[in-house]
Amino acid sequence: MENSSQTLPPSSPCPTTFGVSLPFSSSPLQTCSNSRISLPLSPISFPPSPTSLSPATAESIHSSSPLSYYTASQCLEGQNIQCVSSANISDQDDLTCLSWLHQRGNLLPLQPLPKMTPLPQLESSSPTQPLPPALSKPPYSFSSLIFMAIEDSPDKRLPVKGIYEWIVNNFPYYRTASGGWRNSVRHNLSLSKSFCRIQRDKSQFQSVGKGSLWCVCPEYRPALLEVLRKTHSYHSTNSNLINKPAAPCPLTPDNEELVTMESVDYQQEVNEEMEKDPLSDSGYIELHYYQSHQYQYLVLPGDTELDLETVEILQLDAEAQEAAGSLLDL
DNA sequence: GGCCTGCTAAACACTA
DNA sequence: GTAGTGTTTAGCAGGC
Repeated sequence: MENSSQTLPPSSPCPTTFGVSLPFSSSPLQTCSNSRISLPLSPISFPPSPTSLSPATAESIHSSSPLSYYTASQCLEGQNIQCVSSANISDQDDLTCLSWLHQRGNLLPLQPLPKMTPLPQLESSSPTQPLPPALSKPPYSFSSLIFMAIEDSPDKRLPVKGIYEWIVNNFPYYRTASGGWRNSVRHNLSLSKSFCRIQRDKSQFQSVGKGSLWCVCPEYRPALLEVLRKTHSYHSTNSNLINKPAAPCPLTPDNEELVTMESVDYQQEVNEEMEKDPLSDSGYIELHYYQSHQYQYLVLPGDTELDLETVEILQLDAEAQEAAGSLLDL
């Protein structure tokens, strides 16, 4: 039988060298009719790698389902950025530390992120919000899981063990699942043409550990992204949260800042960065990942009007959609 | 019903 | 020898 995995010579660099804009390169430009912004679709969102977070935050994230990582879009147009959170946050830096995305650098073109301060008065809000089934089986195929794991690694390559760990860390379901899924992971790696094997470089630290490193074959990356995007979109759409009663709106009617998150200083940083970053005014959006075991965070420009369709186009996650939808009632 | 895809289980060989 | 890794085969389920 054909061995679909591709083994690269040890000295070869991993072919998974992705351009910064790759995730969006094949995505159609979506125009937000009501919000004066044009945003290319971001196909996917990953939960942050716990390994890039502090132990406390990582543990907190571990306790939640990846589906509880809500994505918010931020339209950086020099407007007031509003942030609302109701989580009990002890380490706001960790909570809002999204540098894991920056560090990866090639999944999403990101800009500096604001430091945010939680809203203590909302700490006990939304008690009726259903929590994502943390221990339910993730909707993602093993190929997608492997893809996410590899993409979330700094070097875009992981040993099998690293893939295991990423999955376990990000999908609590697999913490308690029987070991058969590991076999499935290995089976998938071997069988799928999407992944290629790299011999460890004996001269480097990579030589530590068993087995090879695995990376995503560039030619199959768009397909993996598309599958992931469809899965993500499907489950977000089918979450039926849009039709749910609107959650308490995180924004005041007059769009005053409920939370000051060092907004002035940060805004200056953002603006400065936008001047530097050629992508900043090209319609790229930021995806923010927030620890949100129970509560969501929505970052929106103060006067942005988003209808549900637009929100859906922006692929805000379900909870963010819910919060954004509530803006329509203002 | 056939095909494809994905999941699961199992067996086996290889290797650290 | 053991455990982890990689490959292969087979069966099953679900969608199209």
